[in-house]
Amino acid sequence: MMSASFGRRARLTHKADYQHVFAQSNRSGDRYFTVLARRNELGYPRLGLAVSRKVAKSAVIRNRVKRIVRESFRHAQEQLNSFDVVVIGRPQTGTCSNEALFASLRQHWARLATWAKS
RNA sequence: GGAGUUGGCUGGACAGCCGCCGCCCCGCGCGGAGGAAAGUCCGGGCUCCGCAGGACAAGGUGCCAGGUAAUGCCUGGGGGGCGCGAGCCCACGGAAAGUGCCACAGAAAACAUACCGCCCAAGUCCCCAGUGGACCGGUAAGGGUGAAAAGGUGCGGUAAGAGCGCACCGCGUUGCCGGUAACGGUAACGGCACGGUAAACCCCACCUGGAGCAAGACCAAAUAGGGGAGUAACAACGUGUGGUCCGCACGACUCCCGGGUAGGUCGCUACAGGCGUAUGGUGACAUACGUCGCAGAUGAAUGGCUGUCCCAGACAGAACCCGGCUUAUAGGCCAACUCCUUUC
Repeated sequence: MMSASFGRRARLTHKADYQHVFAQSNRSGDRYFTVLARRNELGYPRLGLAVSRKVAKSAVIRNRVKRIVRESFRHAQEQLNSFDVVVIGRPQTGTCSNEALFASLRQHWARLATWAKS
């Protein structure tokens, strides 16, 4: 598997996949994101996004947040093997800089990596 | 040079690394957000429903002509208002079809009225017999109130006044002339009758069937019993995606077919298309020829990081597609025109 690619199979594409994660998952939260993760049987991680209009009224800001999450996930996926992850945006997310969001996400990925070992 | 008006264009650039979506000739190939993609306020295309019929209701539009697939849009013209001007603004049909309303103030607010006033000419009475007083009256010029006081100004006229008479203006009617028309001009007559309000009801003219790409078509796990075609009937009743009624279709019988939710595929981007030239037209626009190929995602792509430069990057993200309108928008550029100033 390519270390930094992010194709369709690395995403959650069905409502059922999201329901599966919401039903039973480990949670990691801070003021920017809530991250849900559940172990899967595929041997690689998958990402889903939930950024509603509550996060930001502007579609431009919501798109920016989603791109940053994807970009961060793309670089971090080596350390997150075999998890389905759903990242949920929070109202504060839209108001802060890209650097702050990347920093927040790095901490979440690190926490998931420790769950993977246990 | 300054101030301004109108119309149009643009919406950081370059390099490297790492990615995402689509297409094909599968290569380190090509393409990949906007002028508003927005608000969803109008108008169409497209799709399904009773194939779009009649009546009522409801809603919309509202000077005239043209453009257009169509419009509530655009262009040209008319009328009114604003500006020295270039230009800008107007919900701009009807108030002698009817109804309603017109607060406060004011005497009176629509069959006008008479508070302060003005006048005693005619009639009656009184006395000190006058340029007198009172009654009965006349009047609406002046004052005052109001957004608005029943045409305005001037002259005549009168007891005082009054379209009572005249001139001009306004208004109305009729005729003539110009204009496709809105409308404009003009003449005669009327003697003012017609206060405002129709984004109050209303009247008149014109327009609108309903739902929407989660439309709709196809392939199809699960689950539940249904769907199509033909024939007969169309009285009642029931059912049906139109606001109501009429009309219309279905119900019974016969024959045939497995069904269609999750999911998938299509619809899905090539057209009222962009650009250029020519011709016609004041113009919106039309016609002809040439040329270009310009996102198509579906948990939803069009990005991240680093470096350099500058004027330090506004508003903002396609979701079936077009035409408009409205609203948001840092900065920069271009053209035409107007006014002021300076120089020659």
